[in-house]
Amino acid sequence: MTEKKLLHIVTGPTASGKTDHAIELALKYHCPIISADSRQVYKELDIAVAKPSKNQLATVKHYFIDHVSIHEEFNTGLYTRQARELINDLFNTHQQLIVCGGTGLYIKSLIHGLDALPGKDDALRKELSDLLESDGLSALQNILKSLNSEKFEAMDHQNPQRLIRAIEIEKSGQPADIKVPAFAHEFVIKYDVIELQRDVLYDRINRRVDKMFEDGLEKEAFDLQAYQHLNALQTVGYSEWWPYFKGECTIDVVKDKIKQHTRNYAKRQVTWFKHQLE
RNA sequence: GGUCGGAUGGCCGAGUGGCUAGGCUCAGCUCUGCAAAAGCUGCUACAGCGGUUCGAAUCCGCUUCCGACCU
Repeated sequence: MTEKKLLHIVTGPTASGKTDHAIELALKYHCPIISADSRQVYKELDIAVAKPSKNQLATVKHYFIDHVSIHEEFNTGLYTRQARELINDLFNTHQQLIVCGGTGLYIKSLIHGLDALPGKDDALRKELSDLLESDGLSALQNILKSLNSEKFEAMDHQNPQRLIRAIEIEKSGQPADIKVPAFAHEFVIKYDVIELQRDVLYDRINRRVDKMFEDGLEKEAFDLQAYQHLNALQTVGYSEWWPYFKGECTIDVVKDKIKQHTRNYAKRQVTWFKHQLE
């Protein structure tokens, strides 16, 4: 009898040791790793996003690492579609696959799919964020209220980003975006969520940031500052440098902020995994 | 020894008689195409003691600590 195919999902907060754990598993099962990390996909980002080392990447085949340029569009929808196609393909030749990463939404939508909603509309987003700038949140709230008051009431209408997306969906009137492909094989999902005590995790984060500084994070950030407006650079480990490069703060402040923001991020991840997975 | 300042929650910081300043940290949380993003909620403190007052972080006195200046 043939064994059931197995999809391992290795996740957990940043700096919890996902990468090493996934590689261990991959070597054991002789299978590749499918990354689920919204920042490690970018070729130009390296130290700050704690990519697997060159050595690790040479040892085990990784997908979705160095996958696109920071100048290209990438988001949950694209990830979901591409990752499902990839998994469908890889399961033809593998019994086991490993998904590894800390981007909760990527994992959730990979497993549960996304409704066939319209994709993003850059022109509309620009228009709406300009409106937000000039007229404030209530302007966006009023637009959505007039388009779909039920939806407005149901959602978190204090959140400009979600308000914009909701209006985008209502306004587009376009046929829904390409549907997410279905899984082609039957498989069992095994969640492997790494949990660490808060103080242990925070200590690991602090030490990892120190290591990033030793490894040349300043230069990496310096070389990327021209692209600070890009979504890919809205990332802990980069944005903290911009004031420093303008002479507005000391490097110690940069380091402390990166540590702090990484801790905040890890905390949000923990909340997500606790409530959104399974 | 003397004079004058200051002492506010984990940190910063406003407030000069009367309803919870605010910011940050921290904690809890939300989550279907920006997710390392965006947003929500919580944390009632005024150095100590005594006094004035219906009522004091705010006024008065003493004590302690810190700072500046004078001898």
